[in-house]
Amino acid sequence: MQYTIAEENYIKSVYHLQQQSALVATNHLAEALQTQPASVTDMVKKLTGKKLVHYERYKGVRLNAAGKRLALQIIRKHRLWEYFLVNTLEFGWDEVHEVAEQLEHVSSAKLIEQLDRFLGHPRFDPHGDPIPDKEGKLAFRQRLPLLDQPHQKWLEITAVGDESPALLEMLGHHNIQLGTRVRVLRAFSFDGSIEISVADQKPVTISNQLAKTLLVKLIEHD
Amino acid sequence: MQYTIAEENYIKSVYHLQQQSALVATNHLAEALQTQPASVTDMVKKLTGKKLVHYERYKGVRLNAAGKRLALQIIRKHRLWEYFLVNTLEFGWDEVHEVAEQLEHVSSAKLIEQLDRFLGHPRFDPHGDPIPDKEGKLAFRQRLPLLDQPHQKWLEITAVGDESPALLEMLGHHNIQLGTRVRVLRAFSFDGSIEISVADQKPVTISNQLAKTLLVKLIEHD
DNA sequence: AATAAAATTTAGACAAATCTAAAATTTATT
DNA sequence: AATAAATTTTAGATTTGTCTAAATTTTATT
Ligand SMILES: [Mn+2]
Ligand SMILES: [Mn+2]
Ligand SMILES: [Mn+2]
Ligand SMILES: [Mn+2]
Repeated sequence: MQYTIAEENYIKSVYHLQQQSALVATNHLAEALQTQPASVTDMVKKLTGKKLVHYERYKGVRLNAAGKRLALQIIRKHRLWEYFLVNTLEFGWDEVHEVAEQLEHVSSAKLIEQLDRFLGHPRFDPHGDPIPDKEGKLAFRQRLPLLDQPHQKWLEITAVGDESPALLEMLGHHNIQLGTRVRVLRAFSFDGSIEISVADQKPVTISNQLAKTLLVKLIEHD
Repeated sequence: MQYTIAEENYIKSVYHLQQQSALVATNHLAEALQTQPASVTDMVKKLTGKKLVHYERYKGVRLNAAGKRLALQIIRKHRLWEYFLVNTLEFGWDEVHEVAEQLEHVSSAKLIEQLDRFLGHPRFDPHGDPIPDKEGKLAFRQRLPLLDQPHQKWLEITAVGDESPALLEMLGHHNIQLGTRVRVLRAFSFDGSIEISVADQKPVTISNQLAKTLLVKLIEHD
């Protein structure tokens, strides 16, 4: 079967909201999809009819196995396209989401398999989010807030918590990218800012807000 | 303004049908778009309201300047994507049209400019059709039916008249591609077939039907 | 020129996806 | 437990793009 763009967007939203709470509320979906709760109720009924979600009136909705499979397929397309836009077409990672929102609905199995091959089977998108493989499997990587990491240990930036041009500008200023290695040197109680060293450059102080937005993994040793 | 997929498809169809006859008939549009004449009338009225076409009841429709500009933008996207699919993602040219029909509706000026740059500003798509440039300009190249070309002169295959897997198979068999050089040696009145030499290989006989489908240009001299 | 055939338009309906306003149900508060 | 507040659903309407059937107009044929 083929699904409409609206249906695909609903399924994707349910998937993302499910990460927070197992049952997704009508109002949360409406908020995420920028639509009215009444519209959500209608569509959720349709998706129930199409056997993609489990739904109980007044309680909430969640994906069933088929829905989850579909969601991961769409997310796979979205993130592969984002990777393509950044790595092949030289977009900034603050510019790709909107375009990927359109490209993710293009339907061609061969297209996505050949794109994946051309890109070299990337496992993470430009924001550090995992790209589901053909079977829907997600690679795991730590994504811990830089803010509350132990001092002196080497860390690697694995993901960013938002995708704004403002954050990209900030990271450019500090010479930080995904994959960059940093160490927390100390924390300031006054404003919650922290001092870090980026790669081998001289230490810089970053705001609490920035430190919360950057996600890292602990590096084995070094 | 932004146009719907349906609107874009109508505009593109009017453009293509206009190449045959300046005024496009409702039934021709319906046939091309695989829809009913009544639906065409409705949409044509809408496009008139949006100032993309000129329309007179019972007479026919034609693009105005804005409509022509839009049509060429969509065709540019379609053909650039076809080029990408064949040259970057290793599709066969018999597999790309359907996917390009979807991709042509993705709306992002930066996407198409960066794609064009990545591909090296190609001027012809995998079927030999010209790719409009950013301003809508089409490169010219002769596309004469191989069938009625003078004998002994060197010719280059510039385009194919259809996009079927069957034709692609046939061309593979004869080792012919776009850009291949051929010479007509003689014609057979019995079935209208012709004998040609392909590049420097030994002569082969091709059917009248195939000779009509291959389009060529005369090569300056050699 | 009258009539028949073909092409086109109009009228009225329908499915998809959305909306607003009102009703129903659940959850929180007194 | 009763009442108020919040959430969710239902009812009815709207827009887009489509359809069928009937009416209109144009074109072709006698
Ligand atoms: Mn995204
Ligand atoms: Mn992403
Ligand atoms: Mn095509
Ligand atoms: Mn083409």
